[in-house]
Amino acid sequence: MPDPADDWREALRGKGYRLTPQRELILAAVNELGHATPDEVLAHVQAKVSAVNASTVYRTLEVLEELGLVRHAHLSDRAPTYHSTQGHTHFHLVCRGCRRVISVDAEDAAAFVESLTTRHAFTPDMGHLTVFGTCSDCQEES
Amino acid sequence: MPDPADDWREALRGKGYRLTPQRELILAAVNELGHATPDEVLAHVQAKVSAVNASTVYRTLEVLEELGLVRHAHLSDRAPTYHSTQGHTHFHLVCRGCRRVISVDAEDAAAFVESLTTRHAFTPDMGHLTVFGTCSDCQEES
DNA sequence: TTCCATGCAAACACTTTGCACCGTG
DNA sequence: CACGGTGCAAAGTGTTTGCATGGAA
Repeated sequence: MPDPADDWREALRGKGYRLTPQRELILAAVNELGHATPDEVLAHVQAKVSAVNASTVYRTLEVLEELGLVRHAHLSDRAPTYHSTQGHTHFHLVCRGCRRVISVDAEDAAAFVESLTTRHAFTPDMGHLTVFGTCSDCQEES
Repeated sequence: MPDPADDWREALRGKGYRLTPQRELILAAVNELGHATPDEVLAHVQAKVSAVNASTVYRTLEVLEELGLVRHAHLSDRAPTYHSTQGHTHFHLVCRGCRRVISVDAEDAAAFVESLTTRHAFTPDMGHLTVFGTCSDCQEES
C-alpha cells in the first residue's frame, strides 16, 4: 500500500512532470510552513539546502497547485500564501485589526454555498475564499 | 436640503481635506465606470481633461475609500477594482471560466454573516468580499 | 540522448515615495 | 500666505519571461 506522503510522486508522474529535488523541497516547505508566501517558501528552502531560484519557486508552486497538492489564498493585499491540501478544505477569515487568520472548515458554509448555487447558478471555490473583517477582540477597541 | 450628489464635498471638508478638481474627477470616474482599476480610472479622467497623474489617482482613491465614498474589491489576481458606495452593499462572484462578475446584495448572505459572527466571533466586511468559482455556463463546458 | 526543469538576468505590472511647485482655504 | 495636494521621476515589491545549461527519464 502506498504511503500517502508519496502521493506527490504519483501526481507528478501522472501528468508527465519530472521528479526534481526542488519540487520535493518546495512542497515540503509549504507543508511545514502552514501558510507561506513564495518568498517565505524560498527562504525556507534555501535555509535547508543551497541555492534554489525564485522563479523556480513560482513555477513550481503553479505546478503543485495544478496537481492539487497545494492551494493559494490572498490573506493580504501583498503576496498570496500557499498551504497544503492535506486535511479538510477550508476558507480563511482575516482580521484587519490584528491580522489574525482563522481557518474555517468549508462544511461550515454549506448553506452559503447552497444559496449561491441555487440562487445564482454559481459554484464557489471555497478553498480560495478569504473573508476580511474584524474579530471580536479588535471590535471592542474601536 | 443637500443634494446627495454633493455629499462628497461635505465628506472631504468634514475631515479637513481640500476640494480639488482631481478629486472630483476621480470620484466621478469611479461612479461612471462601475468597477474600475486605478489604471482605468486614470484613462477615463485623462480622456475628459488633460493631465492627471497616476500617483494622484492612487492617493485619491485611498482618501475616497477612507471617507467611505468608494470601496475596492479584488476581482482578479491583478489590480483591484474600485466602485461607488451608492446603492446597497454588495459582494462579488467571479467566474474563473468567463471572468463574468455577479454582484450579490449583502442581505442575501445574512445567514452566512450571522454564522461567522456567532460561531467565530468575527464580523465580515461583505463589501470587500469576492468569491471565485464557476458559473453554470462554464461548468457544463468542462 | 531527449526534453523538461532550472538558474540567471532582464523585463514587467502595479504601487509607493521624495521633493519641488501649485493652488485651496 | 500657509500648508495640503499634485506632478514628476525614481525606487520598490512581487512576478514573469527568454534563453542557455543541466539533469531526469
